[in-house]
Amino acid sequence: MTRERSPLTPESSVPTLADVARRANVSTATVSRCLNSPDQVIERTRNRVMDAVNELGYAPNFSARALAARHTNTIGAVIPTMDNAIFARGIQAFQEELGRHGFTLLVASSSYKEALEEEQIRTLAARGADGLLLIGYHRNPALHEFLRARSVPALVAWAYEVDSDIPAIGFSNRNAMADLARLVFEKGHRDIGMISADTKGNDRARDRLAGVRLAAREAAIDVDRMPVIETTYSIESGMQAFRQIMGWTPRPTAVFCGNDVLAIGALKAAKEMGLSVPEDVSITGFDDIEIASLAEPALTTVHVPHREMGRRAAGMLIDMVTKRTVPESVELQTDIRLRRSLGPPKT
Amino acid sequence: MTRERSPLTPESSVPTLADVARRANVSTATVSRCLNSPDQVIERTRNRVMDAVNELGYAPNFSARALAARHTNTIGAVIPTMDNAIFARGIQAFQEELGRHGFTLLVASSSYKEALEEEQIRTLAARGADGLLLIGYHRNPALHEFLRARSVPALVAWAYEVDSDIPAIGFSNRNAMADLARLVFEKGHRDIGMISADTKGNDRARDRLAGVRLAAREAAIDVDRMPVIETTYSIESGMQAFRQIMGWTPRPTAVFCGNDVLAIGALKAAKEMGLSVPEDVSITGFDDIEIASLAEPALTTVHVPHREMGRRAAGMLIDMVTKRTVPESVELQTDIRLRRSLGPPKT
DNA sequence: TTGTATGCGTTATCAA
DNA sequence: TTGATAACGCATACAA
Repeated sequence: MTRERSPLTPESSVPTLADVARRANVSTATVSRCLNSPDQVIERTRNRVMDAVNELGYAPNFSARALAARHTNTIGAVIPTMDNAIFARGIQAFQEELGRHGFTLLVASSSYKEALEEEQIRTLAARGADGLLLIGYHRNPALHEFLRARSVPALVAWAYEVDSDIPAIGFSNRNAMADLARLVFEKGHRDIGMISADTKGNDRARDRLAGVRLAAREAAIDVDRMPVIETTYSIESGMQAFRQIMGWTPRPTAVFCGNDVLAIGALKAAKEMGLSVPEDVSITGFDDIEIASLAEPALTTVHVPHREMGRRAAGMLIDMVTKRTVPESVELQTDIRLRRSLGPPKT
Repeated sequence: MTRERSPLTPESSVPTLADVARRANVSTATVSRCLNSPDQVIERTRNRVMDAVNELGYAPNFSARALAARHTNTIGAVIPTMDNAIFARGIQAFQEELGRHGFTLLVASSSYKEALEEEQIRTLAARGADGLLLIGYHRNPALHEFLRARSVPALVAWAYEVDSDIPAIGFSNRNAMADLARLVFEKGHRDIGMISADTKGNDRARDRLAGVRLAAREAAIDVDRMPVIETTYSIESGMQAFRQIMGWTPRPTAVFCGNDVLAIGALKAAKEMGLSVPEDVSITGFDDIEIASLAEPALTTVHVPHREMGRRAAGMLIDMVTKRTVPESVELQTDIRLRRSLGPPKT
């Protein structure tokens, strides 16, 4: 049930620049200057204005300001989901750094849907974002055209390709996964499987799979027979996929997971199936989220510096919007965290 | 290193309503209507306008629209941090529901800093948020005054107090924790300790502590001698606090943690100290994040329906801004998940 | 150092 | 059903 808004609360109208100006006996221009470039106005009048501002509880109207100034000091970010520690963590660092430089962050999440991402990008541009942080390269090229036409710079994060002409900060998902896979093959595994996120529309997932295949070819393993199950990122789906993949013939002795969440699911399923890890089967993840080192057994995975990526992305983007330059892409280093979940296969 | 923006990319100016109007041979008013209330314009002209829109790649300028329309279809949320699964999850659900109703979400995080939260609230209001989602009750009352003056409705989440006059959706942190504590005392524990988040400026933390004290008094346990360590929400600080609290005399046989993250830290520290849980010491958490059931031993904790809270909060807030009503607060039910980490004390 | 005047891109009121 | 036109609240070029 709801009750009517009390009529005792009149919509006392919100003070505007003009109100402040009137009260301080100056022009609106002067008030504006006090707020935006205080050093351009003499102290005496500035104090008078500031007093008026406080007495009235004035706060500038953002829309009006954006409309007039043609910039917003706002950076937009479109991420697949907030409900994943890696993005949450990276974006938190991203925002902290932006805040330090007087920028505000607008986040939108696309739920891993390409169409939604496109819409969010257009929305953020329309809202006057001065710059955009995007995850991965995969999207309609027309979008980058769109952004270029409106001259809103965009930075790609969580991915890195040497030969791309759009600036990025990230790492090579392919190489990182290949490194991990090489280690697995060195342990002696020949029968492997992979649980991946949907590879259509997710270039990071695709690259990680490619990394496994690359290393497999190097180890002269028949890649075509490798079972690959694509599913969504959740513990539950990781469990299902693992049960399914362990039914394959020959049964894998090592299972690569596209990220730690899936790997945790796999670990859990293994436990339920009475399989011990790594004795019966090795399991690896990707991301090194907190839970990876706490799992039982602890998870072998690829460590990604999410917070550093977020922080540095902010710096790059701020440069892009303030200096109107386009930075060199930066490749971050990942490294492998070898933990108990990976061991040699049973002989 | 950076290189200059290519001069080959002229700042092709962004199309406006007027451009569309000109191309479609109608007035700007008609174009505006086509976009906002299409049924008010006859099909023939509407098609003409829409064609022009597409050909030009027109996208409305949000700031201008907000300035003229005096609302934004935007809801703001200020949360303590994104880097905590419970908020990330709740906010994700919140956003999904908002999206379903054509609203956009603006998130800001305050890093658990009261001053920053205040600033963020003012910022979101200035940006024209039609409504605000806030976490917990604790804040400068002037802020609610400020919001009322600008008539932007606010909803409190993750907390619930019967006698408050500001609408909320959440649960009683105090009662939930008291329920858990009663269970612990029923098991026979008399020597207890608590690891809490900072209780100043965080009413949820304060209420959880109060819950433990309440149940302790009921069980005739001397509350004043109970060791309470306040720290930040992280696994690392949970570990430190646990080591410290286990040095207390008498040594606790059960340790309450203010949330699951701290509890995971405590679990980890216990393992390092060679203490087995729950034989040597019982540990409890709060929130029931995913990791709680996966920990070894699995964590006894209070389950909170974060996603449901987020989803319903969105519905309430949309009602508040569209119908201008203030809803009854809703109290969500929490329940205890009894898992291995809690057992009877050694006798 | 300050003020005047204009424009930013929409929406909405009122007439036609 | 459509068109003129006046707000909306602020920033800024230019003048004083």
